[in-house]
Parts: sequence; structure tokens; C-alpha cells
Amino acid sequence: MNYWLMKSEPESFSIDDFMKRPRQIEPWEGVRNYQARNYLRQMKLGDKAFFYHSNCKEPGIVGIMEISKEATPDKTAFDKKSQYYDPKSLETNPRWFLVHVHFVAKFNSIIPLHELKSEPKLKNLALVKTGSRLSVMPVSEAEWKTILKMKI
DNA sequence: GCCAACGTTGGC
DNA sequence: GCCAACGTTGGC
Repeated sequence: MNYWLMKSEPESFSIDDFMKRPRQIEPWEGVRNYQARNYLRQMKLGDKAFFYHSNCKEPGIVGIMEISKEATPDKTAFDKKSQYYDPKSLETNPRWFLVHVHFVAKFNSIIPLHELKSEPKLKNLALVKTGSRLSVMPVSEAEWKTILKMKI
């Protein structure tokens, strides 16, 4: 099994929004970065991912989700009315992909970014490297376990 | 294929 | 809201 970390801005989609969804299966739309896209395409059914809140008052890891469907074309790229529309992504040759995820757990408390940064075992995690803007990134099994131990 | 200009991300 | 550090675009 592979492990991942995926960012979401809580103002558009938070862990609480995720919990409230009755079927709790969501398309992870709108990734428009090639490196992140390539990671999405590597994801396998049953892989687990940390849910990370970005661009907010308290950035950090807030829970866990699981990949419920492997990569398929992100159809919002074909939709002129979508904020994620990309005229260069053609239905005959899609540029952007998404995975579907389902909710697994919300942590009792956030693991804040500053704690992740101060943990030496996580120094290779893309998230804590200066200037990293990746919204989808791999997490090693060792890093996954380290982060789980940081929960209160 | 270089690289300046521009747009975006995301912590602070 | 600021702005550094990125990624992308497009002229040449």
C-alpha cells in the first residue's frame, strides 16, 4: 500500500465538510499541476492519504482518507463554466485526472504544520521543504507512522 | 530551448 | 493582505 498527503483549502472543502457527506465519496477535483497529477495517477485502490488543510489560519493534517477509485479524467477541465476549466485538456486527450476518495477519520486535534516541520524524521517530506507548493505528494511508510504517533 | 514576465500557492 | 518561491507561458 502507498501513502499520500493531499491538500485542501478548508474554505472550499474542509474535513468537516467531508464528514458530513452522506456517502462520503468525493472526486478530488481541480489538481492542475503536472507533478501532482502524476502522483494522482500512481494511486491505487485502498491507498491511504492524509487530509491537509492549507491556506488557512491553522494549516496542518486533520485526518485520513482512502482512495476509493483510481485516476479518471477530471471532467471539470472540459467544463467552460468550471473554475477548473482548461481549454488545453481535450476529451479525446485529457490532461488532468482525479481520484475518488472516501472519509476514514478526523483527528481529535490538528497536527499543525509547525510541529511537522520540527520533527526531524519528516525532514524529507515534500510538505516541509521550503517553497514546496505540491498539493499531492507521497508519504513513506515510516513518515506515515511517525505522523500517526504525533496525534494527541 | 532560453528566459523574462506573469500568475499562483500558501505560510505568515 | 503581503510577498517569496514557485510553475507556466510565450516571444524570440
